[in-house]
Amino acid sequence: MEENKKDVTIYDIAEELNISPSTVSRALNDHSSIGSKTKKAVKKLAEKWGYRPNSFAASLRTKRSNTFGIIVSWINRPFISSLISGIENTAREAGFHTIITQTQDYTESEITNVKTLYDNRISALIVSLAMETTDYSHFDSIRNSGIPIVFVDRIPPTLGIHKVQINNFSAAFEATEHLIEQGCKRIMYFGGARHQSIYEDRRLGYVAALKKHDLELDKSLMVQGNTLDAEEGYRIASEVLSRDSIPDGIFCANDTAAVSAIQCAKSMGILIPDQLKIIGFNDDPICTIIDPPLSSVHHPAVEMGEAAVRKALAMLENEIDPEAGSTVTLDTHIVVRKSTQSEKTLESDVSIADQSMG
Amino acid sequence: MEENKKDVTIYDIAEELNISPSTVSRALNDHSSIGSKTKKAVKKLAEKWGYRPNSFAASLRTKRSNTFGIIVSWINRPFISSLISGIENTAREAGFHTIITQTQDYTESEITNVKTLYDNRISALIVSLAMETTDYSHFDSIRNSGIPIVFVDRIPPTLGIHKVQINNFSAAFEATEHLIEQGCKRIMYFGGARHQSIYEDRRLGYVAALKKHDLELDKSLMVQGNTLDAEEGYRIASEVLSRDSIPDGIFCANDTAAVSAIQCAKSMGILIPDQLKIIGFNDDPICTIIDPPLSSVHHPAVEMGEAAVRKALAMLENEIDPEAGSTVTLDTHIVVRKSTQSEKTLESDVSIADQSMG
DNA sequence: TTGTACGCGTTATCAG
DNA sequence: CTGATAACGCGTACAA
Repeated sequence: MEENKKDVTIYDIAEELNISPSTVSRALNDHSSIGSKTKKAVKKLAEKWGYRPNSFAASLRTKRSNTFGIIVSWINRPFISSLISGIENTAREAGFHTIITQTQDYTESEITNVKTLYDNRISALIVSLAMETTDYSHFDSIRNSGIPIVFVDRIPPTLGIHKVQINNFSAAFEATEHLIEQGCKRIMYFGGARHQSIYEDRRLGYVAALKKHDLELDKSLMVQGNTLDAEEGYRIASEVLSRDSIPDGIFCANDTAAVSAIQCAKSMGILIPDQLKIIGFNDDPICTIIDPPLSSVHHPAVEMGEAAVRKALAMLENEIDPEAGSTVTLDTHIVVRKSTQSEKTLESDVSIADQSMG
Repeated sequence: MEENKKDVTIYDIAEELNISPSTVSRALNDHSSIGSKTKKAVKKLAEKWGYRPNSFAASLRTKRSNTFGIIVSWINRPFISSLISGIENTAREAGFHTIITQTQDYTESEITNVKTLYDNRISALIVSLAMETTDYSHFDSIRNSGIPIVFVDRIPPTLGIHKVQINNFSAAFEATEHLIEQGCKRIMYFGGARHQSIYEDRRLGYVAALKKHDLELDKSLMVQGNTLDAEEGYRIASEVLSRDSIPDGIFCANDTAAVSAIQCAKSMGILIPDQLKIIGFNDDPICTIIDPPLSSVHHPAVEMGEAAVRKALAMLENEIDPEAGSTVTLDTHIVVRKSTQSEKTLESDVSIADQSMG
């Protein structure tokens, strides 16, 4: 029962070595003006006694926590978990901790999470918005206190913010154009809530591609989901594919819905890609699992996390004007698989997704 | 540029209301011995001035951080991300933050993560071991300082620890027996590193099931992978399925490898489930995506995270003797899908996995 | 190169 | 019910 072993402090070390606590503090922090012998002695004893700095005392003093706060909708989604993985790795290498919170897509949770993260005096905040969120004033307290905020993926449409994103418009344009090039004439857009700019941008990219190729814009083929989960994907696909006249191509705003659409079409005897071509968004691991393999827009999740951290670090070092707003836009590309290949085209993608283990 | 707006403290409030800081502190914490009028006045002003407590000062004083530390291998794996999601939700409801770190399966990272989490004086630590880890002494510092540790899923084989687990032996036994009941005679075990007890237990469950049913134990059919990722799964499956005499059933220690085995078998023209039946482990979302759908052992990830937090909370409140060791074992069950159904059996599972969106 | 002295914002103890 | 005071452990201006 060694529970009450008190923590070793710099005072203990100072006393033992007959030097002052400040010298110990400086020695431990490799301050330039400390003799190498004392430095060595201090570090040796610290090591021996298992000294570990008290980060609260340090943070209280310096007002810096060296901690990043993260707010996301759900941790257990492929895109989000990879994003977080990228954030955590990059943050750790830079000497920062990562506090994680999820909103479950409720704005209310987002608001309380902002508050509790503020209480923890996080060094910076990285946010991907809750699906519900349309007002952004709950981030003001953070901004006003000079804490950098970086928005990722699901970002506010506001100006003057710092964000890491992809070009959703052009990605969607490219995906839709790909369907057109494969011979599709009646293309459905299966998207998410329009108040989230990423989905609206994808819709606009879709519309633009149709326009460029002089295809009719059929409003009945533009469908918005709320959650874009598997259940909803299946339900909506099944409604659309039961109509008298069905589309010959579908551009889905995520892979989950796209996979459900494939499953639904298969169950109805609709041949993919012959009768119906489908392309998704995100390039989740499931793309290579479904049969036929799903074409998709590759979304660089890990890299977006890294970029967000780098931007936050730059803001902390005043390399970026926090008031100005800045944008990092990462490249996407479409990954063509069988689900969109017309008869004449050859198979191109045979990669096996790296994925879960347990 | 309001960056330098100083945080409001209890002193500011005290001064304004002509009361003492301690009264403010008590009022804010709903201390029983404070008049309701002063309480109300304090809270009102705190609200008005946007007072937010400084958690460092409080933690420094109380030596409690109200923070859980998490150490896992990789955040972006289906099982792990769901585990974390369960932890974060439960912890947040109990008023705790969650600091997350990943080891990328390196013991060395595990060691440094333990140290930095200790520096942050976490209230409790929840760990799922790195694949590599076989020595556990780096957790001693945490234990010795009385911080509760709860191991989840990948746990040390040591006695006297607190852990949340499933019964890997019986789950594997059940899965293997299921294959036998479906008529399999030559069953392959495709497992992970044996020094990780979860994999060793699964192997032993497999062996026991064969034994019970008087099936020969063919050592050439017991294969251990290192990473159990998709690439390795495919490679090993392809080696085994190229032999003169191939198995008629495979029990995989995870779904990723199982899916790769299905893909490999299909590419070789081996019919599933007619010629080869496959069952996985975890019940990841991909199980319902692959064709044929993959039977698997359902692994309650979210619930394990919740249980781990509850156990940690109980230890913090001294409801559990930290020195004693305790175990929560959650139930698993096999989910039968097409990949293991002999001709006569009917399809049973048609659920659609709830999954990613973006 | 090292030591002294103070303050960061809270909470706990003790006294009233 | 409320106030004064000390202490938590560290970093840093200032002095030596």
